[in-house]
Amino acid sequence: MRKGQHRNRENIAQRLRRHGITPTHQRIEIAHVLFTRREHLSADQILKRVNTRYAETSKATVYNTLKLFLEKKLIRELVVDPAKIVYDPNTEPHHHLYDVVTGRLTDVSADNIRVVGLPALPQGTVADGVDIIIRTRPCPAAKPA
Amino acid sequence: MRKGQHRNRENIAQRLRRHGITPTHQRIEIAHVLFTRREHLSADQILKRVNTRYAETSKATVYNTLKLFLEKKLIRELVVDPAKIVYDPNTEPHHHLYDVVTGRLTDVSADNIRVVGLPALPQGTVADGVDIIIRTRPCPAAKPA
DNA sequence: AGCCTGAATTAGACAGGGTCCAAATGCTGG
DNA sequence: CCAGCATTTGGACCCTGTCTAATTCAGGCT
Repeated sequence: MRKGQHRNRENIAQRLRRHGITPTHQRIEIAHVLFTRREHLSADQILKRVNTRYAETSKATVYNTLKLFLEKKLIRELVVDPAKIVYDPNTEPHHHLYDVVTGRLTDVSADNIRVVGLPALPQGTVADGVDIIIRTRPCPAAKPA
Repeated sequence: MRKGQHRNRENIAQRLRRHGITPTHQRIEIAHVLFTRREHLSADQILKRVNTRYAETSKATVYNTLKLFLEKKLIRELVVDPAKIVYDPNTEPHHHLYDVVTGRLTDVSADNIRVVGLPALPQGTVADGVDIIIRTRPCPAAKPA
């Protein structure tokens, strides 16, 4: 492990503390996986990556930790793939392109996007966020009637 | 089973035929569950409801049939709840309110809604649909810091 | 009506994601 | 060193959804 790695982990620890999370070995590893390559990952993928070097973190911990990060708003949860939840380390307002065939998920900045014409919300409820998912497929080469 | 019921089933059979689906007992029952009370139901709920009177339809058939209905565009699939897929008998263009706490799902007509500022899609892909999900929660009475 | 053939249905085994729990471990202040 | 709390862990468990091989059905044909 190089010098830069150490600094990196230290930064991550700071970040966790700032969000009110006690930084533990495992949590730092998981955060590291999430935040260095800022991809959309499933719990399962995270588990695998965390344990590539040594088997050091259990399934239960990964799930616990992801739920914790979620509560503390360090990450977002995306429910797009019917088979599994993916976690998004990008908490900036943004939306997603979802390729129905390949399953590929791409960010779309929300900067220039506005949704007009939304009706009023029902009494006693508040918006918690608006997710826009644009489902795409690889060209209509031979679309059935 | 009353007269009206028979007529109802006959209508459903017609509808299936119109979509190129051979109407069988089971399919008609499933369609009946979906289209009479036009709710958002999970495969599991559908299975239960179809079998309330007699146990007449197997799990496999429910899944097969839902997939078939989906292909033939009789229903839509919603991936919103982390735990399961729900099926939407409403195929008109519309979006959804999703109560994060209760799990309640409500339709929002797409009539007056427009999304402005979407970027161009990547080369070789076509939009397959845009899903907008507005996540709501029951008032911020006591929102944690 | 009776037959035939592909389509539809079925039970149950299976797979994978996710949860739960009780025990073990680790950490902190006294 | 101990008590007390938070965290981690393995493994059992649940639930949604898929698969398969065997059975039943639909409905066109004679």
